[in-house]
Amino acid sequence: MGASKLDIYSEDITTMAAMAKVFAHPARVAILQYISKQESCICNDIVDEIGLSQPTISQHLKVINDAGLLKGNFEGKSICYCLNVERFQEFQSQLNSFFNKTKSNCC
Amino acid sequence: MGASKLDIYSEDITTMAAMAKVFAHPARVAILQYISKQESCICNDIVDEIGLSQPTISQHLKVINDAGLLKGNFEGKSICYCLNVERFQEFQSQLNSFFNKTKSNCC
DNA sequence: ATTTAACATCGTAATATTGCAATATTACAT
DNA sequence: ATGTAATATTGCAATATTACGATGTTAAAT
Repeated sequence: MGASKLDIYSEDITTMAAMAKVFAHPARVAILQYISKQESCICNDIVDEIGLSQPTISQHLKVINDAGLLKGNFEGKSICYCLNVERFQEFQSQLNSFFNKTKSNCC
Repeated sequence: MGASKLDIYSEDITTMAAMAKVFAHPARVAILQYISKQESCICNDIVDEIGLSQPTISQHLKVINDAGLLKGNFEGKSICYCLNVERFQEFQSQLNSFFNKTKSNCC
């Protein structure tokens, strides 16, 4: 065996884990922080900022984007990424809800 | 290559990613939820509750414990785990601090 | 002292993730 | 139409994670 058994958990648990996974790599945390500091940005800027190759950054951006945390113009040469603050806020709320529920039920 | 480049990030970024990693697997989320519902608990209870083998649960518990999220008696036969609420709270605060800082710097 | 129950550790197989070079795609400029 | 700059995709190698069977360890019970 090896891979995660995904079918044995409730949906909110799976969602929680999926959300956490986005932040579970330092490159993605760094990318999010960097994006948030810019008016908008381009992948190549991030490549210069963080010490990873363009394909690697692109891959991490895909993970972040698939989680719904980016918005902007995704076509063509000069792409304009921006943090999807609403979605980001949603993440924060759900994480807090998990934390609050868990600790309040505790001994 | 393949593994994460860990030496190129600032400490707070690495810390953030490490914290998120604990919650980035549904088994660990489920374990934390289960532990929080009990007055105290024993590993084998968790094995019955979640559909994973005893060694696998034990491994996940180690990850959670290494993050400082457990407290209790860890010796011998009947181990009594409990959620370390203070540390858990600390996680929540740091996550919120990251979220608040990031979204407030955003366009 | 032996047995037993509860958990940890080891070894190993399967899968996932990370990273980059090479290549493809895209839109704009010429 | 061609060239170019910016990003995406592909393919692959290295490492990490996940999972479990087998075995070890520990403390309490007999």
